[in-house]
Amino acid sequence: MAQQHDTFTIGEVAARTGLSVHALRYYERQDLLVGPVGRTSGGRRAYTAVDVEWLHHCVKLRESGMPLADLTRLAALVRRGPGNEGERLEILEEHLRRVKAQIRALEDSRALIEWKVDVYSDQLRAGSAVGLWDPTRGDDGPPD
Amino acid sequence: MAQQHDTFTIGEVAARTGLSVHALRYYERQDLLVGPVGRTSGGRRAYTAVDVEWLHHCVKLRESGMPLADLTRLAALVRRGPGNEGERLEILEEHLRRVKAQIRALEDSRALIEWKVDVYSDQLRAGSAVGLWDPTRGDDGPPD
DNA sequence: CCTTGATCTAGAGTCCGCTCTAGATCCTAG
DNA sequence: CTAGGATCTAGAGCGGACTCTAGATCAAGG
Repeated sequence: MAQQHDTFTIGEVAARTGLSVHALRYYERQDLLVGPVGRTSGGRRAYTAVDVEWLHHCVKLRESGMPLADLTRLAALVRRGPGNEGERLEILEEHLRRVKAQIRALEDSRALIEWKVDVYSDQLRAGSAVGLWDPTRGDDGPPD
Repeated sequence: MAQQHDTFTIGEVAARTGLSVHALRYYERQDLLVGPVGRTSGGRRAYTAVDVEWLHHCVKLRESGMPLADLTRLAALVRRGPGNEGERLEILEEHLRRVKAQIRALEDSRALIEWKVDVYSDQLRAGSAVGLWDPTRGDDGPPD
């Protein structure tokens, strides 16, 4: 029942990473694995724990919006081995800047939406039928 | 020089909203304006200040990841006039939940990336050639 | 009047990130 | 041995959000 799990089938990796088997094969075609995936005698993919771990990183970075192309570049650097940490760092730092900017943008939006939601709620509570965003009346933005 | 600006050309609106003129026409086709855009005698679009303001809202909501389809729904509700604030509220609140979740996810990612960046920097500073994500050695994640 | 640039419409094309299909092969339980 | 499910490859298809093209029209300056 419990295997050694020195390797994993594509289905197991899918279950562990949340990626679909289709996506896993696609990622491989896009060269974003750090090395060629092993194969069983029968030709099936046999992922190692390292592969799975790398894929977990990929998932995390994708979740924060890193494009596959960047992941591919990063994988290429890792594949080439030590000595290019500076380049890897650049990719990560640039991505970090984007993530921070995205967080700021989202927080701005959150403020706007919360304000809108508040106004709608107040209007509903007051039984007022005069909505915001009434194109015939105009509308004030939040006091920022 | 300075016009009345009771209306705006599509180019002016593009400049003001950051959307391309193509995108503006596309948005119109997707029915996400709160009313039909006026036209000049010559057939050109003449946006009102209200249109522009609505488009600003759209941009904000898009920036926070609201799909065009939701914007279209919202526009339809606004177009129908007062009386459906509850439905508008639902759309906004659902979006707000997504935005909050997205902020949380991004902050998690930020922590991970910052940690990675730190480790790379340390390694570079130390002159160490042994990189993280060395597929031949395995790699520990951050202590979460 | 004429040129130049902005705008018009309809529809095709692009990019991203998958997702799905078809037809073949492999593996495991009964 | 057989049936069923998981996997394989190559390649087509898709949804979202634009972006671009072609060919025509409109508008303002010289």
